Amino acid sequence: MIIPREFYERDTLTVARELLGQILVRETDEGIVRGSIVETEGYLGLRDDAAHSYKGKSDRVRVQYGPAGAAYIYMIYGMYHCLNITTGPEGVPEVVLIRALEPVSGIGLMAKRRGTEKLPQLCSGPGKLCRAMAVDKALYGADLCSDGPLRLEYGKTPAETAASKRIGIDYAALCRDKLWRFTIAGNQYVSVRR
DNA sequence: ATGCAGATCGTCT
DNA sequence: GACGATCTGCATC
Repeated sequence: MIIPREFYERDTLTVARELLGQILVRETDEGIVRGSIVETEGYLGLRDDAAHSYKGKSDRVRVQYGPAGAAYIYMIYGMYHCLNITTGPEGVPEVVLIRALEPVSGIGLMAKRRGTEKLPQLCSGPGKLCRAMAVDKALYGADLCSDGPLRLEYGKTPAETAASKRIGIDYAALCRDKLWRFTIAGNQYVSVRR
């Protein structure tokens, strides 16, 4: 069952936490792959100096100003992509970064795309999971609430979740210590354990 | 287990 | 012109 847009129209940190356990589905000519979300981070736009939209509108972040439940995808370090989901009301540029998945199905295809058979390494990082799921800028702005090539379905509610500091944003003097990263407690597929 | 260099290019100053 | 919401391989402890 596809998660409706109203789910994403709420407070960004609530959405970030409640995305844990939900299922990301990617369908291409090669087949269908699924992963359960085990790690997310909230990026709170104008009130978050780590957010791409901290300084307002630009071409890169334009989809963040549209409706919730859309894919905000960007390229990082010239070779990886990162997948985010837009949240909140229209006009509020906030997102949730998907940082890690637990592979659920289509594992053979993920392994082929990633060039490794090692299950814990297939989707344990934002760049890795985009590669495993063939997510790139062609999906920029895609609606995750409809029955398309990239969508989100209800999964299983995790027993216990945890909040921690976000990864790789030490440059953000104001918000680097905020506990805006969420994980499924004890899960083996998160990107960084602490 | 920890650390560092290199890859590689879109975005912003 | 500089740098990044990353990942990998290789070196060292």
